[in-house]
Amino acid sequence: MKAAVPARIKGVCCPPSIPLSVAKVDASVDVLKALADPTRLQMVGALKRSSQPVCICDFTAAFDLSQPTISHHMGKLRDAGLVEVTKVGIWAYYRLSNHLEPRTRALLDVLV
Amino acid sequence: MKAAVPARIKGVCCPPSIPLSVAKVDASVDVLKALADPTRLQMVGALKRSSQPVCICDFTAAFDLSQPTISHHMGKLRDAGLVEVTKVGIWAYYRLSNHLEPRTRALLDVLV
DNA sequence: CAAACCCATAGACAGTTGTCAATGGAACTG
DNA sequence: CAGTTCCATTGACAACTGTCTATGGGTTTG
Repeated sequence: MKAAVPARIKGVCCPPSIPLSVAKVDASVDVLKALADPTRLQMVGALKRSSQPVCICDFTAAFDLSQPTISHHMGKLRDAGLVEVTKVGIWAYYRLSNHLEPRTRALLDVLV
Repeated sequence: MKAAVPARIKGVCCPPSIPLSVAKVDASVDVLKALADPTRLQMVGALKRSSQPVCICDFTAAFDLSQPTISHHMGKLRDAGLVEVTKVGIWAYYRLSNHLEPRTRALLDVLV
């Protein structure tokens, strides 16, 4: 049994009746944009599964992309607040942010 | 207490050690791309909260966008398999797909 | 200090995306 | 049948995105 479609009157289409919550949506969209790329989603998945911070050189080796492209993607994840970096000598170690909002963490639990 | 960064040997950076699961990631990315837009995320949220299918004319009225743009966004949600349409006379009623994968449904539960 | 190594930034460029105006098509109405 | 209404498609265009090469900066090593 399916919900019936509402009745409509022609020419009275339509009073604005859909509630919009712009701020919350915009925040979610920023995270979604950061994750909506195969490389970046793989990166986040690897970081989530890893018990230790991961050297970015491991990503450079794992993906068939140039080093600047890898750096670019990681920068997007940084800008979105999803990952944090620790520099040790010449190396840069990335991890999932320790300050993820619960909703974001729940999102990652579903995705990766 | 934080996990220490792994030891590194210079010049041995780095053997490919990150497991990649391309197919699953690509499927997720398609859904994420569809949701990573404020208008479309609002649309999905409205459909999820509505007990009845929603006439697309309601979206045209709710957003400050042209009718073709609204139709374009809804088309993207259709292509991603997130929504389904029922035509009644001159009207088009949209609803969340009845065939969402559990992961996708969980995603929407977190997001909207 | 000079060279080697890792990473980030800048610049360029093709491909994609969001938007609109214009058009077309299907269904209803007088 | 002719006009109206709603929706989808098309074409155009600016803005954004993913990728690369080239470069620069910081750290370690010889």
